[in-house]
Amino acid sequence: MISTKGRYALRVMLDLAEHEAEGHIPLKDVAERQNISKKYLEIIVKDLVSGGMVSGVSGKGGGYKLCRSPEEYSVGEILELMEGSLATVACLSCGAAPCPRAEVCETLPMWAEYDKLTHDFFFGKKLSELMKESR
Amino acid sequence: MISTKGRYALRVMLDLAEHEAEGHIPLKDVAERQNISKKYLEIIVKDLVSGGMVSGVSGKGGGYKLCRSPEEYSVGEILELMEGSLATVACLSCGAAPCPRAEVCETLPMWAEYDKLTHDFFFGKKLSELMKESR
DNA sequence: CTTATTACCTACTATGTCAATAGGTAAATG
DNA sequence: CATTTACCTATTGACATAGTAGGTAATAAG
Repeated sequence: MISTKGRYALRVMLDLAEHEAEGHIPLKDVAERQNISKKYLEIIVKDLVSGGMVSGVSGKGGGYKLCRSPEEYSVGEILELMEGSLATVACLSCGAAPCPRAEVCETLPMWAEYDKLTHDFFFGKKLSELMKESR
Repeated sequence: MISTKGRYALRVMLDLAEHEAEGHIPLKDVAERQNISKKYLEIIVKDLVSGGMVSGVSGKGGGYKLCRSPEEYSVGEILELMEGSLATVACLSCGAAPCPRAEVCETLPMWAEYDKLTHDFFFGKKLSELMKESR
């Protein structure tokens, strides 16, 4: 299950992408347009900044801005940054302790197959493909 | 993220499938073979019984048994029974309140696409395909 | 008919995550 | 210097997860 963090982050990225021409966008504007609490978005955008997805400038006229152009972002990297990992079972997440049953587990190959499906789907999808203009 | 409930349920089903010929299988045996707490499995098997996946018989010589043959179960129906829903975002789960932004949401079509992918993957996969013999 | 074995039932609990909120400080601009 | 903005730390309530504990009811074998 994708949490609000991942979903909101994607919407923030899309919002910034669509207002790219306007330079730095205050979070207040994004929050209003997307109808999400600004306070909560602060947490999310903080992660986006530290993950190198967007850059922020303080003060009047400041705000946030994408670091690259929309077609250079995959949905997968955004979600993975926010969710920690897109892995659907603990046995496959990077940080997790390797399962001692891995060698004999009959279900593991299926989880791995699904994981690849998921990975390919989200990493193949570019931010630009979700934008209004491209629909 | 698939929880232990879903993953364990699948392993129980597989265990029962592989010992189909032996009639009713005591949960104790499954728990030992799978190395999962019997107490916890009780909760899981209870759901499998009420979901019509397996049937149980009390007393000596009793235990659990599949209701159908392994190729008649899809992984998807087992997971959905245990997890409630396989939907990856709240906006798409059955019970959830419909999102007021659905009409204008730029991300919803992607979630729907991914949901279909997930659904097709797990409902297309039969229990029999995961069994040792078929590998 | 007693005993062992098994399913089945209700309740409890510790831990963690999620989705926020609250109340600030620091930086930049006019 | 006032305003606008980002940025920071801490806290909270609600809920889900992953179990544990301690029973009762059913069934078969001896």
